[in-house]
Amino acid sequence: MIENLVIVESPAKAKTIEKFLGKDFQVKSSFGHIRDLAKKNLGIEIEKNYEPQYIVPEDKKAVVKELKKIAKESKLVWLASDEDREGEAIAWHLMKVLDLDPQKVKRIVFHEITKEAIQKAIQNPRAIDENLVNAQQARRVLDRLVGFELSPVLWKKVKPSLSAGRVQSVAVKLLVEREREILNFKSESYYKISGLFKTNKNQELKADLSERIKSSDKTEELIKKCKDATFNIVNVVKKPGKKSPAAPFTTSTLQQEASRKLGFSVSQTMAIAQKLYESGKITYMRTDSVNLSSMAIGAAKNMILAEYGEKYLKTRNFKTKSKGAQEAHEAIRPTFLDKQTVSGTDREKKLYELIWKRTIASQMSEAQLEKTTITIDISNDDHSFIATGEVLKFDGFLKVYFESTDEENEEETKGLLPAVNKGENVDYNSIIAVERFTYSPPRYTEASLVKKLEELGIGRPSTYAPTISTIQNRGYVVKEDRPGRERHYIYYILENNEVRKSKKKEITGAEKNKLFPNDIGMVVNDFLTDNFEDILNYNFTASVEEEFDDIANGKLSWSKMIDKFYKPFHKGVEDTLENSTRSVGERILGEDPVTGKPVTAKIGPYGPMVQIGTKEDEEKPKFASLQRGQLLETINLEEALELFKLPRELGMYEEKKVVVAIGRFGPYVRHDSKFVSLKKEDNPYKIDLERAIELIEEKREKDRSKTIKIFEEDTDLQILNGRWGPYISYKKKNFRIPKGTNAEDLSLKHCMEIIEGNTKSEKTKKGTAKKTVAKKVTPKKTTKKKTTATKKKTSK
DNA sequence: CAGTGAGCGAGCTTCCGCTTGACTT
Repeated sequence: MIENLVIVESPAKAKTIEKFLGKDFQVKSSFGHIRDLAKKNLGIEIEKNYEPQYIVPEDKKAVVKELKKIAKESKLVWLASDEDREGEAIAWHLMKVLDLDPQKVKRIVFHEITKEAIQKAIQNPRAIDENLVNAQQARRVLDRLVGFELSPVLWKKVKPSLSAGRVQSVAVKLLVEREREILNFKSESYYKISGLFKTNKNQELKADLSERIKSSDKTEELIKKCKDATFNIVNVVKKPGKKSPAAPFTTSTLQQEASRKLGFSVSQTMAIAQKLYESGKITYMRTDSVNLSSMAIGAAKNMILAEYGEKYLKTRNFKTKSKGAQEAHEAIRPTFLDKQTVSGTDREKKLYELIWKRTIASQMSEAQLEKTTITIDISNDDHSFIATGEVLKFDGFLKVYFESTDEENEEETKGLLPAVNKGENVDYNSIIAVERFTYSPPRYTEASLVKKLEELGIGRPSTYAPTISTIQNRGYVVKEDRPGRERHYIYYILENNEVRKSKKKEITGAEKNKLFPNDIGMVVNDFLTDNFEDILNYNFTASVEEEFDDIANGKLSWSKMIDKFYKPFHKGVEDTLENSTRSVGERILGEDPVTGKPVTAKIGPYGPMVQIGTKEDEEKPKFASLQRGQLLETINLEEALELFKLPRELGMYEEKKVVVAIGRFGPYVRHDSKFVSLKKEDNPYKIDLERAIELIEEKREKDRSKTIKIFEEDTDLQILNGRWGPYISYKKKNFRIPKGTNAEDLSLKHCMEIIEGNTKSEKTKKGTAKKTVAKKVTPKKTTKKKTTATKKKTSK
């Protein structure tokens, strides 16, 4: 007989806790939720007061079976899932599913994994909080209702397999609205004037004009005036300032900093953090809390004292600012703060060091600054030049950590200014006026989207990364780089008593790893906002969260709350199904100058397209797909007509047509029903027959080296050399070659056996039978993405 | 790998939050 069984959510946590508790306690993990709504249909019985239909999912059956067995053998079961809504529900589900005797169940909670915290928890058990469980059920049921009623509307009215939900649809909306802001943004130009002066001690002093000047005439006028002006220092102001360290990491801030400082994607960060957590190096990585345990603060204190001295120490407790934070865990911190580095992969080391620095810095003193402002008057004009400088008097926490920002056009670092006195005159070395342009708000990165979602209280630490994947998988959004475009700007310089004006070039608007909404994302967003405004509202989550709180406090019945929401919502769904027309984002672009038929753009069965004519016409309409980077929303008639110039027939080669076109994988040449991709430098609109033949021959040569063996008896069957080694190709299907077989030695009969075996197992795959195909040896894919830092302002 | 192109066919897709593996085209 086991004395005590403790159940927590995470296996890594179970291991740690077991060490603290000693022999009488066995600690197991539930691996998160063990029960969920049935996936068939809604999983909710609407008529029975929204009764949830819970089932144990296939992949949780083994866990449940094991826990059930151990629980039977235990005298006492301690349900130690997290102290938040979801955790309470997990405890409740465990109670139900494991069929536990209430007499031998105790519910305990702790939000730090320390010996004291756990022992204290054991001494203060409580009962399961049914109200909190009900709040979770309401949350779960609401999300299911929204997701499973809205998605089918999209299947009917927009496109099959699409999805909508309380979280993902708002994430897409943020991106779509931002994209439109950017598309509609009218950039205005202005002049930034700055002077390089020299003091009478011959030191350099850089200062900017106090305001931007809009017109080039006025700029020119001012800069000419400067030629004859004297410059007088009218004011020198020194002000102390300070900077405080940021709070320790939560999931969202870790994702943001790892993205800015290390170039990690949100999911990469989480995967690496998971590794660090599993090997006991950091605390739990899915948290919204900025709290550190007193033990951790103590350890940080010792570390700071030993390493930097007392002057650098200032311990603090941070308070969370984010809406809806549930604070079931600590902040993300190193388990052992005396370890400044850890072993592991390069990325693990880097992420660990980031966490270590941030944690230590959070317990260090403020940085002390001195800000200096020098005002320089122009004798013949009302404007003045302002020089600002910042000197670090005491570095404090900056010794170990500096938080980055998302700002793209950050000011150049301001350093020390030369010592000057009020009343002193200075001369100019040069005065420069550069034409600058106002910026639209920036596009979101994965990390800045997470930040925004967190601010709105939408989504949880465990869902930020999956949400970003979902909206990309559905095709609503792409993450990619986009090249910038060239822009001219005017530049004046006053030097050696002479004003010169010139025109310069720069590249602007290049984007790296940004999120761009696609046409389908925009169409779905517009459809949902038109028909389900309430749910797409940025405050929807916040307002239902308030009601969940009321349920948790026992002030509101969960099924009443759901009923109040569902009745009007469901009516809206039915109305929309009945009354709204199919939504494909159709726009009329104009008239085709050749045929006079209308040219329209919309989402077709294979993605966004343009077409000439309508289906009512006698002649079938002509179609062409939009190219990457083009949007239904912005494409115009000329661009659309350009798309119809392809496919283009170049002529004949070996008595077969040579055609050039643009496909899913970019521009290609088709000849004898074979496809050859164009090279980057080839333009599909201009390429000639000669070049096309060159490409065709090149491809043939490549294919020849690709073929290992062809059987004369059956030319459909080929043994080819592919990216992952040799494989069998048969009637457009590919098959692996079993381990240990030499591809060149294969006979036709043997090949056929492999094909037979594979097709058979494909059928059984649909059932529950496990795949028993020989494992294939494939070299691990090592497509390392370059994580070079984003290019700053490119000029000249 | 691949280029199609607009409602009778048959069946499927989908949510959010907890947690880790299994498994590699």
